[in-house]
Amino acid sequence: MTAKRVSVAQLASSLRDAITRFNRRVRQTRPVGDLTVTQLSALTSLQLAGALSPRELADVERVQPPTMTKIVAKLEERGLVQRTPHPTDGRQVILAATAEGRAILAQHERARDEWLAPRLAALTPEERDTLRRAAEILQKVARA
Amino acid sequence: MTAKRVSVAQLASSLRDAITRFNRRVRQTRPVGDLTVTQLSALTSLQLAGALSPRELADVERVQPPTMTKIVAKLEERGLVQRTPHPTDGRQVILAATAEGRAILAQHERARDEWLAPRLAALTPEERDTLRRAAEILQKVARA
DNA sequence: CACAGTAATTAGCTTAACTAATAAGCCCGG
DNA sequence: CCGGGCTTATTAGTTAAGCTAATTACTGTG
Repeated sequence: MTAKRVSVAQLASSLRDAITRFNRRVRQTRPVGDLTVTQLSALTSLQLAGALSPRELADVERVQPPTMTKIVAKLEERGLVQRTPHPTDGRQVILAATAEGRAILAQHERARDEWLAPRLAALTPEERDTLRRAAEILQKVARA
Repeated sequence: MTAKRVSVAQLASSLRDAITRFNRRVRQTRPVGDLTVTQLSALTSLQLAGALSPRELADVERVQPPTMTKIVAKLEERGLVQRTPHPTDGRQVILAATAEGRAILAQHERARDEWLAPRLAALTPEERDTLRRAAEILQKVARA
């Protein structure tokens, strides 16, 4: 398992292709419990942080504030997120997962990523380790 | 750099999160040369294969046939793809990149993935190797 | 206290995907 | 030899996800 030398341009191309197709495949699976991947990701980040303003959540999720407004609106409709005014700053809003939102997340934890998990389980431990490290690197690149 | 043991469920979750954010970041970049990421990917697959029917191309790209119809329509509008009838099967259509389409691809090869490449160049060789192997694994998983 | 900056939302647009339905053509079995 | 069932492609219509630009509301500072 030695490092094969590959140009950065080739890597960029094959990585982007792989991720595009992988992502399409994941999105093809019916959203579990009526939550889309986007909504689930936002709700998860929110619960991890405890509470965030829309702007902060948008930054974490790497979307623009108006996009987050829509995502939050849908989560609020379903009663999974609560919007409370900021105690001192009248412009801001504080977002937090409701009890129902946390229940949905817990439910997802049990049957996490139904499509993906069995496929990962079919890989070798080395392959899974590669993916684990790749996930960290991708987070870093996306953050940059 | 030993393998850290991580549950499949945790890996599924963090991998999906990383890829979701990474993908958003890539798509935020303005389409190079008027081709979106989706269109570029389809055109590349088409040239790699030489010629394909819409159905075959949809399978390669992991989208549904109607989605491919739209992607191809846009590529045809720009004169990058040609549609010819199948010699024996009147239902089918044969898609192929035009000379102009191949020229655009060659142009992209030179300045491939303008956003991504410099960021990959900033990584260590080991990190790039991890991503290279991860790309293969992701392709395999997406194909399964 | 006016005004410059920040937070959130609204409005309007684009891309990307889906499902369901339709049209057209192939092919096999009686 | 032809009628019904499958396959291919497209059309129609919807939804989600993202963007930018503009608007509203509020803060805080000179």
